[in-house]
Amino acid sequence: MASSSNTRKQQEILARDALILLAANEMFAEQGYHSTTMQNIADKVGYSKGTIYQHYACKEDVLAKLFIQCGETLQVDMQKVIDAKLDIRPSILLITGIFLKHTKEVPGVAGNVTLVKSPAFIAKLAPQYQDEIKHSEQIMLSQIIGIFSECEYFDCDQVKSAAFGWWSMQIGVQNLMVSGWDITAMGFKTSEEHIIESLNIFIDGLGIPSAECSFNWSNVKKKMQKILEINEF
Amino acid sequence: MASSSNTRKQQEILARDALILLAANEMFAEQGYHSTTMQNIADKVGYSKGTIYQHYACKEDVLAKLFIQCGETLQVDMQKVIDAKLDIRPSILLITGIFLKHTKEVPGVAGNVTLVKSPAFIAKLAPQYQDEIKHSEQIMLSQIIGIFSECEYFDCDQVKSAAFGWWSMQIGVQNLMVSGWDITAMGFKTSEEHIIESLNIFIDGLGIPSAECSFNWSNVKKKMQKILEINEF
DNA sequence: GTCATAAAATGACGAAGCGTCATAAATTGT
DNA sequence: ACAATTTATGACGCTTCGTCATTTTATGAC
Repeated sequence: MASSSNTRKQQEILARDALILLAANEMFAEQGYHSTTMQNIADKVGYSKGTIYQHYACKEDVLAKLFIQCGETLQVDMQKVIDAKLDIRPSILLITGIFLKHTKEVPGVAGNVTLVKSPAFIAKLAPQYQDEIKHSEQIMLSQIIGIFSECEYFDCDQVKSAAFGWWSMQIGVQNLMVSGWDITAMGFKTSEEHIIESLNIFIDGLGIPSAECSFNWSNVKKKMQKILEINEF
Repeated sequence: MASSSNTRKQQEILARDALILLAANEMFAEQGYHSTTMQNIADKVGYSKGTIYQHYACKEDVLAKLFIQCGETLQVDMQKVIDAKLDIRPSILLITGIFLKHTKEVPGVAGNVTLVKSPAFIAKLAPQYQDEIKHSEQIMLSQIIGIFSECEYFDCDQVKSAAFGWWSMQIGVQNLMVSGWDITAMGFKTSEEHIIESLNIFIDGLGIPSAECSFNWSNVKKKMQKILEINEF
Protein backbone atom coordinates (compact mmCIF):
# COMPACT_ATOMS: atom_id res chain seq x y z
CA MET A 1 0.00 0.00 0.00
CA ALA A 2 1.41 3.35 -1.05
CA SER A 3 1.65 6.03 1.60
CA SER A 4 -0.15 8.47 -0.70
CA SER A 5 -3.17 6.18 -0.85
CA ASN A 6 -3.12 5.86 2.91
CA THR A 7 -2.97 9.58 3.29
CA ARG A 8 -5.77 10.14 0.82
CA LYS A 9 -8.07 7.75 2.62
CA GLN A 10 -7.11 9.24 5.94
CA GLN A 11 -7.95 12.67 4.62
CA GLU A 12 -11.32 11.41 3.43
CA ILE A 13 -12.04 10.10 6.89
CA LEU A 14 -10.86 13.35 8.45
CA ALA A 15 -13.11 15.33 6.13
CA ARG A 16 -16.07 13.15 7.00
CA ASP A 17 -15.25 13.48 10.67
CA ALA A 18 -15.56 17.25 10.29
CA LEU A 19 -18.93 16.79 8.57
CA ILE A 20 -20.17 14.59 11.39
CA LEU A 21 -19.14 17.12 14.02
CA LEU A 22 -20.71 19.95 12.03
CA ALA A 23 -23.99 18.07 11.71
CA ALA A 24 -23.98 17.03 15.37
CA ASN A 25 -23.23 20.56 16.53
CA GLU A 26 -26.12 21.94 14.50
CA MET A 27 -28.60 19.34 15.68
CA PHE A 28 -27.53 19.59 19.32
CA ALA A 29 -28.06 23.35 19.07
CA GLU A 30 -31.44 23.05 17.35
CA GLN A 31 -33.13 20.29 19.27
CA GLY A 32 -30.82 19.49 22.15
CA TYR A 33 -28.42 16.65 22.80
CA HIS A 34 -30.95 14.14 24.09
CA SER A 35 -33.48 14.70 21.31
CA THR A 36 -30.84 14.16 18.65
CA THR A 37 -30.39 10.53 17.63
CA MET A 38 -27.37 8.95 16.01
CA GLN A 39 -29.65 8.13 13.09
CA ASN A 40 -30.45 11.85 12.74
CA ILE A 41 -26.76 12.68 12.54
CA ALA A 42 -26.14 9.84 10.08
CA ASP A 43 -28.99 11.01 7.87
CA LYS A 44 -27.74 14.59 7.94
CA VAL A 45 -24.21 13.68 6.81
CA GLY A 46 -25.59 11.13 4.31
CA TYR A 47 -23.94 8.03 5.73
CA SER A 48 -25.31 5.10 7.65
CA LYS A 49 -25.35 4.80 11.38
CA GLY A 50 -22.65 2.12 11.28
CA THR A 51 -20.25 4.51 9.58
CA ILE A 52 -20.75 7.12 12.27
CA TYR A 53 -19.92 4.45 14.82
CA GLN A 54 -16.59 3.89 13.04
CA HIS A 55 -15.73 7.45 14.06
CA TYR A 56 -17.27 7.50 17.54
CA ALA A 57 -17.92 4.55 19.80
CA CYS A 58 -20.90 6.21 21.44
CA LYS A 59 -23.08 9.31 21.32
CA GLU A 60 -21.30 10.72 24.36
CA ASP A 61 -18.00 10.65 22.47
CA VAL A 62 -19.45 12.90 19.77
CA LEU A 63 -20.41 15.60 22.26
CA ALA A 64 -17.10 15.14 24.06
CA LYS A 65 -15.16 15.69 20.83
CA LEU A 66 -17.12 18.87 20.11
CA PHE A 67 -16.46 19.97 23.68
CA ILE A 68 -12.72 19.35 23.30
CA GLN A 69 -12.61 21.17 19.96
CA CYS A 70 -14.30 24.18 21.53
CA GLY A 71 -11.85 24.04 24.41
CA GLU A 72 -8.95 24.24 21.97
CA THR A 73 -10.42 27.25 20.18
CA LEU A 74 -11.07 28.92 23.51
CA GLN A 75 -7.47 28.32 24.60
CA VAL A 76 -6.08 29.79 21.40
CA ASP A 77 -8.31 32.86 21.63
CA MET A 78 -7.55 33.34 25.32
CA GLN A 79 -3.84 33.17 24.58
CA LYS A 80 -4.22 36.02 22.09
CA VAL A 81 -5.71 38.16 24.85
CA ILE A 82 -2.98 37.14 27.27
CA ASP A 83 -0.28 37.93 24.70
CA ALA A 84 -1.78 41.37 24.15
CA LYS A 85 -0.67 42.17 27.72
CA LEU A 86 -3.55 44.49 28.47
CA ASP A 87 -4.52 45.75 31.89
CA ILE A 88 -6.35 43.30 34.09
CA ARG A 89 -9.81 44.82 33.58
CA PRO A 90 -9.84 44.61 29.77
CA SER A 91 -8.14 41.21 29.99
CA ILE A 92 -10.91 39.75 32.14
CA LEU A 93 -13.65 41.38 30.09
CA LEU A 94 -12.16 40.17 26.81
CA ILE A 95 -11.79 36.61 28.09
CA THR A 96 -15.43 36.80 29.10
CA GLY A 97 -16.28 38.16 25.67
CA ILE A 98 -14.56 35.16 24.09
CA PHE A 99 -16.69 32.78 26.14
CA LEU A 100 -19.85 34.71 25.27
CA LYS A 101 -18.94 34.54 21.58
CA HIS A 102 -18.41 30.79 21.81
CA THR A 103 -21.66 30.32 23.68
CA LYS A 104 -23.52 31.94 20.80
CA GLU A 105 -21.59 29.99 18.17
CA VAL A 106 -21.90 26.57 19.75
CA PRO A 107 -24.92 26.66 22.07
CA GLY A 108 -25.31 22.90 21.79
CA VAL A 109 -21.92 22.52 23.44
CA ALA A 110 -21.91 25.52 25.78
CA GLY A 111 -25.26 24.51 27.24
CA ASN A 112 -24.05 21.02 28.02
CA VAL A 113 -20.92 21.77 30.04
CA THR A 114 -22.57 20.38 33.15
CA LEU A 115 -23.69 17.24 31.37
CA VAL A 116 -20.25 16.61 29.90
CA LYS A 117 -18.59 16.97 33.28
CA SER A 118 -21.04 14.74 35.14
CA PRO A 119 -19.53 11.48 36.43
CA ALA A 120 -22.12 9.34 34.64
CA PHE A 121 -21.30 10.96 31.30
CA ILE A 122 -17.52 10.90 31.75
CA ALA A 123 -17.69 7.20 32.65
CA LYS A 124 -19.05 6.34 29.21
CA LEU A 125 -16.34 8.19 27.31
CA ALA A 126 -13.32 6.64 25.61
CA PRO A 127 -10.32 6.98 27.96
CA GLN A 128 -8.64 9.27 25.44
CA TYR A 129 -11.52 11.75 25.62
CA GLN A 130 -11.61 11.56 29.40
CA ASP A 131 -7.95 12.58 29.47
CA GLU A 132 -8.34 15.31 26.87
CA ILE A 133 -11.25 16.88 28.75
CA LYS A 134 -9.30 16.82 32.00
CA HIS A 135 -6.28 18.31 30.26
CA SER A 136 -8.37 21.00 28.57
CA GLU A 137 -9.84 21.99 31.94
CA GLN A 138 -6.42 22.35 33.51
CA ILE A 139 -5.04 24.49 30.69
CA MET A 140 -8.00 26.84 30.77
CA LEU A 141 -7.97 27.06 34.54
CA SER A 142 -4.29 27.94 34.56
CA GLN A 143 -4.90 30.62 31.94
CA ILE A 144 -7.70 32.14 34.03
CA ILE A 145 -5.66 31.97 37.22
CA GLY A 146 -2.79 33.52 35.33
CA ILE A 147 -4.86 36.52 34.32
CA PHE A 148 -6.18 37.11 37.82
CA SER A 149 -2.68 36.64 39.25
CA GLU A 150 -1.46 39.66 37.29
CA CYS A 151 -3.38 41.80 39.69
CA GLU A 152 -1.11 43.28 42.33
CA TYR A 153 -3.99 44.16 44.61
CA PHE A 154 -4.58 40.80 46.24
CA ASP A 155 -2.97 37.61 47.49
CA CYS A 156 -2.99 34.03 46.26
CA ASP A 157 -6.14 33.18 48.14
CA GLN A 158 -8.05 36.11 46.73
CA VAL A 159 -6.82 35.20 43.26
CA LYS A 160 -8.34 31.75 43.62
CA SER A 161 -11.63 33.11 44.91
CA ALA A 162 -11.77 35.67 42.14
CA ALA A 163 -11.01 33.03 39.49
CA PHE A 164 -13.57 30.68 41.02
CA GLY A 165 -16.16 33.43 41.12
CA TRP A 166 -15.51 34.39 37.53
CA TRP A 167 -15.69 30.76 36.44
CA SER A 168 -19.00 30.25 38.25
CA MET A 169 -20.46 33.34 36.70
CA GLN A 170 -19.28 32.21 33.28
CA ILE A 171 -20.83 28.75 33.59
CA GLY A 172 -24.00 30.33 34.91
CA VAL A 173 -24.39 32.89 32.16
CA GLN A 174 -23.78 30.23 29.53
CA ASN A 175 -26.61 28.19 30.97
CA LEU A 176 -28.90 31.21 31.09
CA MET A 177 -28.06 32.13 27.50
CA VAL A 178 -28.85 28.70 26.06
CA SER A 179 -32.00 28.24 28.13
CA GLY A 180 -35.18 29.39 26.49
CA TRP A 181 -35.54 32.13 29.08
CA ASP A 182 -36.24 35.46 27.38
CA ILE A 183 -34.98 37.95 29.94
CA THR A 184 -35.52 40.93 27.67
CA ALA A 185 -39.26 40.21 27.93
CA MET A 186 -38.88 40.86 31.66
CA GLY A 187 -37.37 44.31 31.24
CA PHE A 188 -33.77 43.12 31.24
CA LYS A 189 -31.09 43.97 28.73
CA THR A 190 -29.26 41.16 26.95
CA SER A 191 -27.29 38.61 28.94
CA GLU A 192 -24.09 39.87 27.36
CA GLU A 193 -24.69 43.45 28.44
CA HIS A 194 -25.64 42.49 31.99
CA ILE A 195 -22.81 40.10 32.56
CA ILE A 196 -20.22 42.62 31.36
CA GLU A 197 -21.71 45.18 33.71
CA SER A 198 -21.71 42.66 36.55
CA LEU A 199 -18.10 41.82 35.87
CA ASN A 200 -17.17 45.47 35.96
CA ILE A 201 -18.75 45.62 39.41
CA PHE A 202 -16.82 42.49 40.40
CA ILE A 203 -13.54 43.98 39.14
CA ASP A 204 -14.28 47.21 41.01
CA GLY A 205 -14.66 45.06 44.11
CA LEU A 206 -11.19 43.68 43.54
CA GLY A 207 -9.86 47.17 44.09
CA ILE A 208 -8.78 47.61 40.50
CA PRO A 209 -9.02 51.24 39.38
CA SER A 210 -11.51 52.06 36.64
CA ALA A 211 -10.12 52.31 33.14
CA GLU A 212 -10.13 55.64 31.35
CA CYS A 213 -12.61 54.33 28.77
CA SER A 214 -15.78 52.55 29.80
CA PHE A 215 -16.06 48.84 29.04
CA ASN A 216 -19.56 47.92 28.01
CA TRP A 217 -20.44 44.94 25.81
CA SER A 218 -20.17 47.02 22.66
CA ASN A 219 -16.61 48.09 23.48
CA VAL A 220 -15.61 44.58 24.46
CA LYS A 221 -16.97 43.28 21.17
CA LYS A 222 -14.99 45.81 19.15
CA LYS A 223 -11.76 45.16 21.04
CA MET A 224 -12.30 41.42 20.60
CA GLN A 225 -12.72 41.72 16.86
CA LYS A 226 -9.40 43.56 16.76
CA ILE A 227 -7.42 41.14 18.90
CA LEU A 228 -8.91 37.96 17.43
CA GLU A 229 -8.65 39.45 13.94
CA ILE A 230 -12.22 38.69 12.95
CA ASN A 231 -14.88 40.84 11.34
CA GLU A 232 -18.24 39.79 12.69
CA PHE A 233 -19.81 37.21 14.98
CA MET B 1 -68.78 6.87 48.90
CA ALA B 2 -68.04 8.50 52.24
CA SER B 3 -65.86 11.57 52.24
CA SER B 4 -63.72 10.09 55.01
CA SER B 5 -62.87 7.10 52.84
CA ASN B 6 -62.03 9.45 50.01
CA THR B 7 -59.78 11.44 52.26
CA ARG B 8 -58.05 8.38 53.63
CA LYS B 9 -57.29 7.08 50.16
CA GLN B 10 -56.12 10.49 49.08
CA GLN B 11 -53.79 10.62 52.04
CA GLU B 12 -52.40 7.22 51.11
CA ILE B 13 -51.71 8.49 47.62
CA LEU B 14 -50.15 11.65 49.00
CA ALA B 15 -47.93 9.61 51.30
CA ARG B 16 -46.84 7.42 48.42
CA ASP B 17 -46.19 10.47 46.30
CA ALA B 18 -43.77 11.68 48.95
CA LEU B 19 -42.06 8.28 48.92
CA ILE B 20 -41.70 8.41 45.14
CA LEU B 21 -40.16 11.88 45.25
CA LEU B 22 -37.85 10.83 48.07
CA ALA B 23 -36.66 7.80 46.14
CA ALA B 24 -36.27 9.75 42.91
CA ASN B 25 -34.33 12.52 44.62
CA GLU B 26 -31.92 10.01 46.15
CA MET B 27 -31.36 8.15 42.90
CA PHE B 28 -30.97 11.30 40.83
CA ALA B 29 -28.34 12.44 43.31
CA GLU B 30 -26.53 9.12 43.38
CA GLN B 31 -26.43 8.13 39.74
CA GLY B 32 -27.82 11.11 37.86
CA TYR B 33 -31.16 11.75 36.20
CA HIS B 34 -30.45 9.94 32.95
CA SER B 35 -29.02 6.82 34.55
CA THR B 36 -32.03 6.46 36.82
CA THR B 37 -34.87 4.46 35.27
CA MET B 38 -38.52 4.58 36.21
CA GLN B 39 -38.18 0.89 37.08
CA ASN B 40 -35.40 1.80 39.53
CA ILE B 41 -37.68 4.29 41.26
CA ALA B 42 -40.57 1.81 41.28
CA ASP B 43 -38.35 -0.88 42.80
CA LYS B 44 -37.09 1.52 45.46
CA VAL B 45 -40.56 2.51 46.63
CA GLY B 46 -41.80 -1.07 46.35
CA TYR B 47 -44.53 -0.47 43.79
CA SER B 48 -44.76 -1.36 40.14
CA LYS B 49 -43.89 0.92 37.27
CA GLY B 50 -47.55 1.34 36.37
CA THR B 51 -48.33 2.76 39.79
CA ILE B 52 -45.59 5.37 39.46
CA TYR B 53 -47.14 6.37 36.15
CA GLN B 54 -50.43 7.00 37.97
CA HIS B 55 -48.60 9.75 39.83
CA TYR B 56 -46.46 11.13 37.00
CA ALA B 57 -47.17 10.91 33.30
CA CYS B 58 -43.48 10.88 32.41
CA LYS B 59 -40.02 10.84 33.90
CA GLU B 60 -39.61 14.55 33.20
CA ASP B 61 -42.62 15.30 35.41
CA VAL B 62 -40.92 13.61 38.37
CA LEU B 63 -37.86 15.84 38.13
CA ALA B 64 -40.09 18.86 37.50
CA LYS B 65 -42.08 18.16 40.67
CA LEU B 66 -38.89 17.87 42.71
CA PHE B 67 -37.70 21.11 41.13
CA ILE B 68 -40.95 22.88 42.03
CA GLN B 69 -40.85 21.53 45.59
CA CYS B 70 -37.32 22.84 46.02
CA GLY B 71 -38.40 26.18 44.62
CA GLU B 72 -41.11 26.42 47.26
CA THR B 73 -38.68 25.65 50.06
CA LEU B 74 -36.23 28.19 48.68
CA GLN B 75 -38.93 30.84 48.54
CA VAL B 76 -39.96 30.23 52.13
CA ASP B 77 -36.37 30.34 53.36
CA MET B 78 -35.60 33.43 51.32
CA GLN B 79 -38.62 35.16 52.76
CA LYS B 80 -37.31 34.51 56.27
CA VAL B 81 -34.12 36.33 55.35
CA ILE B 82 -36.06 39.17 53.75
CA ASP B 83 -38.28 39.48 56.82
CA ALA B 84 -35.23 39.70 59.05
CA LYS B 85 -34.53 43.06 57.39
CA LEU B 86 -30.78 42.78 57.61
CA ASP B 87 -28.31 44.99 55.79
CA ILE B 88 -27.85 44.26 52.13
CA ARG B 89 -24.52 42.43 52.51
CA PRO B 90 -25.70 39.84 55.02
CA SER B 91 -28.98 39.55 53.08
CA ILE B 92 -27.24 38.63 49.85
CA LEU B 93 -24.79 36.30 51.58
CA LEU B 94 -27.57 34.53 53.49
CA ILE B 95 -29.66 34.07 50.36
CA THR B 96 -26.58 32.57 48.75
CA GLY B 97 -26.09 30.37 51.79
CA ILE B 98 -29.65 29.10 51.40
CA PHE B 99 -28.97 28.11 47.80
CA LEU B 100 -25.69 26.42 48.81
CA LYS B 101 -27.52 24.50 51.51
CA HIS B 102 -30.15 23.34 49.03
CA THR B 103 -27.52 22.37 46.49
CA LYS B 104 -25.98 20.04 49.04
CA GLU B 105 -29.34 18.67 50.13
CA VAL B 106 -30.76 18.03 46.67
CA PRO B 107 -27.80 17.75 44.28
CA GLY B 108 -29.91 15.70 41.87
CA VAL B 109 -32.17 18.69 41.43
CA ALA B 110 -29.67 21.54 41.77
CA GLY B 111 -27.42 20.01 39.15
CA ASN B 112 -30.24 19.76 36.64
CA VAL B 113 -31.51 23.34 36.62
CA THR B 114 -30.28 23.77 33.07
CA LEU B 115 -31.88 20.54 31.93
CA VAL B 116 -35.22 21.39 33.50
CA LYS B 117 -35.26 24.80 31.85
CA SER B 118 -34.31 23.55 28.40
CA PRO B 119 -37.07 23.90 25.78
CA ALA B 120 -36.97 20.19 24.89
CA PHE B 121 -37.52 19.22 28.53
CA ILE B 122 -40.22 21.81 29.22
CA ALA B 123 -42.12 20.67 26.12
CA LYS B 124 -42.60 17.19 27.58
CA LEU B 125 -43.99 18.42 30.90
CA ALA B 126 -47.65 18.49 31.91
CA PRO B 127 -48.99 22.03 31.34
CA GLN B 128 -49.54 22.39 35.07
CA TYR B 129 -45.84 21.83 35.75
CA GLN B 130 -44.82 24.19 32.98
CA ASP B 131 -46.88 26.92 34.61
CA GLU B 132 -45.66 26.14 38.11
CA ILE B 133 -42.02 26.30 37.03
CA LYS B 134 -42.56 29.60 35.27
CA HIS B 135 -44.36 30.96 38.32
CA SER B 136 -41.66 29.73 40.69
CA GLU B 137 -39.01 31.47 38.59
CA GLN B 138 -40.88 34.77 38.69
CA ILE B 139 -41.36 34.68 42.45
CA MET B 140 -37.71 33.94 43.12
CA LEU B 141 -36.52 36.53 40.65
CA SER B 142 -38.69 39.20 42.26
CA GLN B 143 -37.33 38.23 45.68
CA ILE B 144 -33.75 38.56 44.44
CA ILE B 145 -34.44 41.85 42.66
CA GLY B 146 -36.13 43.04 45.82
CA ILE B 147 -33.05 42.40 47.91
CA PHE B 148 -30.72 44.14 45.50
CA SER B 149 -33.19 47.03 45.19
CA GLU B 150 -32.79 47.79 48.89
CA CYS B 151 -29.38 49.13 48.09
CA GLU B 152 -29.41 52.89 47.87
CA TYR B 153 -26.10 53.03 46.05
CA PHE B 154 -27.26 52.25 42.54
CA ASP B 155 -30.04 52.70 40.01
CA CYS B 156 -32.60 50.34 38.50
CA ASP B 157 -30.28 49.25 35.72
CA GLN B 158 -27.47 48.42 38.10
CA VAL B 159 -29.91 46.49 40.25
CA LYS B 160 -30.78 44.30 37.30
CA SER B 161 -27.17 43.73 36.37
CA ALA B 162 -26.28 42.91 39.95
CA ALA B 163 -29.19 40.50 40.27
CA PHE B 164 -28.34 38.92 36.93
CA GLY B 165 -24.71 38.58 37.93
CA TRP B 166 -25.62 37.04 41.25
CA TRP B 167 -28.02 34.62 39.58
CA SER B 168 -25.39 33.55 37.03
CA MET B 169 -22.85 32.98 39.75
CA GLN B 170 -25.37 30.98 41.72
CA ILE B 171 -26.30 28.73 38.78
CA GLY B 172 -22.61 28.31 38.00
CA VAL B 173 -21.51 27.38 41.48
CA GLN B 174 -24.36 24.87 41.75
CA ASN B 175 -23.12 23.19 38.61
CA LEU B 176 -19.54 23.16 39.86
CA MET B 177 -20.61 21.71 43.21
CA VAL B 178 -22.54 18.81 41.75
CA SER B 179 -19.94 18.02 39.09
CA GLY B 180 -17.34 15.48 40.10
CA TRP B 181 -14.65 18.16 40.00
CA ASP B 182 -12.58 18.04 43.18
CA ILE B 183 -11.26 21.58 43.40
CA THR B 184 -9.67 21.03 46.80
CA ALA B 185 -7.29 18.61 45.07
CA MET B 186 -6.10 21.58 43.01
CA GLY B 187 -5.22 23.73 45.99
CA PHE B 188 -8.59 25.42 46.24
CA LYS B 189 -10.74 25.78 49.31
CA THR B 190 -14.34 24.52 49.21
CA SER B 191 -16.79 25.93 46.69
CA GLU B 192 -18.82 27.42 49.53
CA GLU B 193 -15.87 29.32 50.96
CA HIS B 194 -14.74 30.64 47.60
CA ILE B 195 -18.15 31.74 46.42
CA ILE B 196 -18.84 33.63 49.64
CA GLU B 197 -15.49 35.35 49.28
CA SER B 198 -16.24 36.15 45.64
CA LEU B 199 -19.61 37.55 46.56
CA ASN B 200 -18.02 39.76 49.19
CA ILE B 201 -15.80 41.12 46.43
CA PHE B 202 -18.86 41.61 44.24
CA ILE B 203 -20.71 43.44 47.02
CA ASP B 204 -17.64 45.61 47.64
CA GLY B 205 -17.82 46.49 43.95
CA LEU B 206 -21.39 47.65 44.42
CA GLY B 207 -20.06 50.34 46.72
CA ILE B 208 -21.59 48.83 49.80
CA PRO B 209 -19.50 49.51 52.92
CA SER B 210 -17.96 46.53 54.66
CA ALA B 211 -19.80 45.20 57.65
CA GLU B 212 -18.26 45.45 61.08
CA CYS B 213 -17.98 41.68 61.34
CA SER B 214 -16.44 39.59 58.54
CA PHE B 215 -18.74 37.33 56.58
CA ASN B 216 -17.02 34.11 55.67
CA TRP B 217 -18.82 30.83 54.99
CA SER B 218 -18.65 29.83 58.64
CA ASN B 219 -20.38 33.02 59.77
CA VAL B 220 -22.98 32.78 57.07
CA LYS B 221 -23.72 29.20 58.10
CA LYS B 222 -24.20 30.20 61.74
CA LYS B 223 -26.45 33.14 60.89
CA MET B 224 -28.46 30.89 58.60
CA GLN B 225 -29.03 28.32 61.30
CA LYS B 226 -30.38 31.07 63.50
CA ILE B 227 -32.72 32.65 60.97
CA LEU B 228 -34.02 29.38 59.48
CA GLU B 229 -34.28 27.91 62.96
CA ILE B 230 -32.40 24.73 62.14
CA ASN B 231 -29.60 22.97 63.94
CA GLU B 232 -27.38 21.34 61.37
CA PHE B 233 -27.15 20.77 57.63
C1' DG C 1 -9.69 -5.92 -18.19
C1' DT C 2 -10.29 -9.62 -14.66
C1' DC C 3 -10.16 -11.60 -10.50
C1' DA C 4 -8.75 -12.32 -5.54
C1' DT C 5 -8.21 -10.01 -1.46
C1' DA C 6 -8.74 -6.32 1.81
C1' DA C 7 -11.16 -2.40 3.50
C1' DA C 8 -15.30 0.00 4.34
C1' DA C 9 -20.36 0.83 4.46
C1' DT C 10 -24.70 -0.88 5.70
C1' DG C 11 -28.97 -1.91 8.16
C1' DA C 12 -31.01 -5.89 10.54
C1' DC C 13 -30.70 -7.24 15.10
C1' DG C 14 -30.26 -7.53 20.36
C1' DA C 15 -30.64 -4.91 24.49
C1' DA C 16 -32.64 -1.49 27.39
C1' DG C 17 -35.77 2.07 28.69
C1' DC C 18 -40.16 4.79 28.26
C1' DG C 19 -44.93 4.75 28.45
C1' DT C 20 -49.57 1.99 27.70
C1' DC C 21 -53.21 -0.93 28.65
C1' DA C 22 -55.60 -5.31 29.18
C1' DT C 23 -55.83 -8.10 33.04
C1' DA C 24 -55.59 -9.19 37.91
C1' DA C 25 -56.16 -7.92 42.65
C1' DA C 26 -58.26 -5.34 46.12
C1' DT C 27 -61.65 -2.41 47.94
C1' DT C 28 -66.25 -0.74 48.44
C1' DG C 29 -71.22 -0.91 48.71
C1' DT C 30 -75.42 -3.70 49.01
C1' DA D 1 -71.53 -13.18 50.09
C1' DC D 2 -71.55 -11.03 45.82
C1' DA D 3 -71.44 -7.30 42.33
C1' DA D 4 -69.33 -3.08 41.02
C1' DT D 5 -65.74 -0.03 41.12
C1' DT D 6 -61.31 1.28 41.96
C1' DT D 7 -56.41 0.33 41.96
C1' DA D 8 -52.07 -2.30 40.93
C1' DT D 9 -49.46 -4.85 37.78
C1' DG D 10 -46.13 -6.28 34.28
C1' DA D 11 -46.28 -7.83 29.46
C1' DC D 12 -46.15 -5.41 25.35
C1' DG D 13 -45.24 -1.84 21.63
C1' DC D 14 -42.17 1.63 20.40
C1' DT D 15 -37.89 4.08 20.13
C1' DT D 16 -33.00 4.44 20.36
C1' DC D 17 -28.37 2.88 21.34
C1' DG D 18 -24.71 0.12 19.82
C1' DT D 19 -23.09 -4.44 17.30
C1' DC D 20 -21.83 -7.28 13.67
C1' DA D 21 -22.69 -10.41 9.78
C1' DT D 22 -23.36 -9.30 5.21
C1' DT D 23 -22.89 -6.55 1.18
C1' DT D 24 -20.50 -3.21 -1.35
C1' DT D 25 -16.50 -0.86 -2.80
C1' DA D 26 -11.57 -0.22 -3.40
C1' DT D 27 -6.97 -2.18 -4.19
C1' DG D 28 -3.43 -4.59 -6.55
C1' DA D 29 -1.48 -8.52 -9.07
C1' DC D 30 -1.49 -10.58 -13.50
